[in-house]
Amino acid sequence: MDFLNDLNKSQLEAVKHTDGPSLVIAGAGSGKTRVLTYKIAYLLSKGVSPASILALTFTNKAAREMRKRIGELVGYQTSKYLWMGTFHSIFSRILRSEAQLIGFTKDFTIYDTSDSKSLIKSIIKELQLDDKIYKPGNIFSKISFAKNNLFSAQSYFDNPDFLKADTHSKVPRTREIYAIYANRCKQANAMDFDDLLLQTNLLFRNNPEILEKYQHIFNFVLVDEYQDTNFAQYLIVKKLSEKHERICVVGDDAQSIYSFRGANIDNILKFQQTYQHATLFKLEQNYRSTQTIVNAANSLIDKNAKQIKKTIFSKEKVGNLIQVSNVLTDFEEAFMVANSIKDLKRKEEHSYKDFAVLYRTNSQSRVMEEALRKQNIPYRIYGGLSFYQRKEIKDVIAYFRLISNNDDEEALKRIINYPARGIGSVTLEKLSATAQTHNVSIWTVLSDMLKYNLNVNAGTANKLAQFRDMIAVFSQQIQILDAYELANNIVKTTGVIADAMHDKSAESLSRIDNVQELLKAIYEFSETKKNEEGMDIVLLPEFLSEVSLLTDQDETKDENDDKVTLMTVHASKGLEFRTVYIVGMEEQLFPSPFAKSPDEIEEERRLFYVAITRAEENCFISYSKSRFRNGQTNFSNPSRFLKDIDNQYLEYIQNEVLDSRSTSSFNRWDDDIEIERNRFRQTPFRSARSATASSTQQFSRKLMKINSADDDKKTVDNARYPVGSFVKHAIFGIGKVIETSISNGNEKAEIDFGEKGVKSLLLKFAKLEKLD
DNA sequence: TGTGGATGCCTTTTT
DNA sequence: GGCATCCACA
Repeated sequence: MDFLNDLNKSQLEAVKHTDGPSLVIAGAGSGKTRVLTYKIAYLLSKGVSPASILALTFTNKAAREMRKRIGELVGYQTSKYLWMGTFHSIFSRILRSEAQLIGFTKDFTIYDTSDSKSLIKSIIKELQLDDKIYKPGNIFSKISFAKNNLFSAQSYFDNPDFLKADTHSKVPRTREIYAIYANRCKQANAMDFDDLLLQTNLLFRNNPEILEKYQHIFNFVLVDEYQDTNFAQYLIVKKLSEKHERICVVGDDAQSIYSFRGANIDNILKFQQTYQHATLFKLEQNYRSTQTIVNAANSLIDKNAKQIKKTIFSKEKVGNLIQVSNVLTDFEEAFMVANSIKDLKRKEEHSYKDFAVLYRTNSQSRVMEEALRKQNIPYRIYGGLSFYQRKEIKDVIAYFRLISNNDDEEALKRIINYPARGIGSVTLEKLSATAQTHNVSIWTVLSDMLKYNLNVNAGTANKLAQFRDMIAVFSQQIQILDAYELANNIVKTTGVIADAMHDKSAESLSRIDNVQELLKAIYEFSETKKNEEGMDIVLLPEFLSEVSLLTDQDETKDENDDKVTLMTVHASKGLEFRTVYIVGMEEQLFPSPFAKSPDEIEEERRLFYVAITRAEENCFISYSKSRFRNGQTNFSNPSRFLKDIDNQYLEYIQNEVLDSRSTSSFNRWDDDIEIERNRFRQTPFRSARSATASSTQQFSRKLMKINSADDDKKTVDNARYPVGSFVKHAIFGIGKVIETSISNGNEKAEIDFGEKGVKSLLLKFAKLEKLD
């Protein structure tokens, strides 16, 4: 067990404690994942069977990385038998194998958030309620909250407190919506994300012998990011480890930032009350950041009342002070960051991937993106639409879902008229109404339209029958045909991409690309399964069950991809960067105006703590006097949190040049060279070593308009307006195309309109005329 | 059944 | 400012 030498004293103690409950409080950068992986490796090397260890994480990525590291320590043949994964994936697996006990089949669909909301929306409509008052998103949150706290539809309905609260918020019929929603999910043989946890609890509660079976299988239970667990997760873990109490939870209360999703920080704060014999371990040495950064973060989090006291320290170098800059507009802020990145990259041998720009809200990325692009700095934005959220992908997957589970109502609604086959909303409403009156699924009505007296004309009935038969044929093949082969057939037969093939627009091309990409993913998935698990054939439902639990968060960062990272603070948790910029440190933004109660303010403070502790060497904070938001300029004050950081760790940078001039005379996106030149001179973030402005070299490159290095957005080869060609725009006049790209499936061009500036235009909107 | 103009609304989002 | 949604119309 040589590998234990890699650990420090407190890490080692935590790893070696294997009997009885333990709580490991792991400060930022203290080697939390290391303790978990080594603990599991330690158990395995002591002869514990991998199949008796349950390790729960919050992201697939975390699970994947941990399994990989354990594999490196003890061998892949052992690590592959670990029960390691997200709460949702592990318990969906268990629910599938016990499905008949709770009235589902093993091929149940998992509804994603948009499926859930769309179902709730139709229920609200059916009940003839006003969706301005009964907002689907709002009702969904209420249901989600209830499920996370283990209130089933029945117990919600019977609970006078909920009725009182809902009446107070003017939505007294929420309980009916919840009841109908639950019924419809069951009818559709579907579970939403929250159901996976709720149903697991119900399964264990109503079937003691099943609970016992899993208590027996899992001899050791480990949980990562315990501060982010909700009540449903807390109880599952508690029940499973009830007999032996060999439970180890790891987390950091100071990094609990997901209460809005039901996470309950009390789970970690009160762990020692729940498990009376729990041993507490604190990992207090931070290996990531400079002393200044660690001390600054400590002084900030110290202002929170709710926390487990700990003394995080660093033995790294003291490092630079945190620079706090004040600017006039969000635009200057973005430009300043871009300049600072260029500066540091040159002077401190940073790569682009050593930088991260963190913000409170996704909408702040736009202005940042613009500034980086103008400076030819490659970047990658995390968040936003993931691959699996794209329309064409959701459409194809809806076919897979419906074929795999004929009762999947949301899938059916999505594709019954896509591609268009003359089944309109009127017909769909009739179908839906008929299904509701007989309390059956829409598919059941389709299978016997006469019996259910479906009131449609012969032509429509014929179209419906055709659609039904097409799906039914595939459904028969699903247990026989290989996933990839079937998926290919489905895509071809249904004509999802056939119409896209006709026109050669960039949008349809990228749509076809994406569908091809999906097919490729299915192919790779089956090949991996065949190789690793020795399966002869991989069926489509297996792919489906995995894909519904995937998120964009799961794409791993490519180390060879040298780009600046742009993301929300939430998304940055667990990551680290040499230099971090925290932008928009203003009241009404950070803390979010939605945070009102003291508890919510504390969570925002923890969020700021997370942001600061991402930095290894340099941390830059900025706030702006004005910010362009929701179509208007808002003025704001510096965030109250700045005062929470001990002044000795901060360096306020005065920005006299900006203060002396009025921004009002400047066009926001004006590319005027004089303005650019001024901006270059005004880099308020001084480089860590010297305060000189950027080089003329960069400036001339800018003037030469070298294309953005952002190859994330693929250049369009057969663009309508090739790079270098001239076009005419109704407002901007004549311009030269300097770059074409595809962004979210839309063809985009950067066009230089001379004195009117460089504009980034979406070709489907901009009516351009090509000049030769 | 599909479209286009007017209207209304915006946080964060591990699954 | 930008997107989704809704209603009016072809």
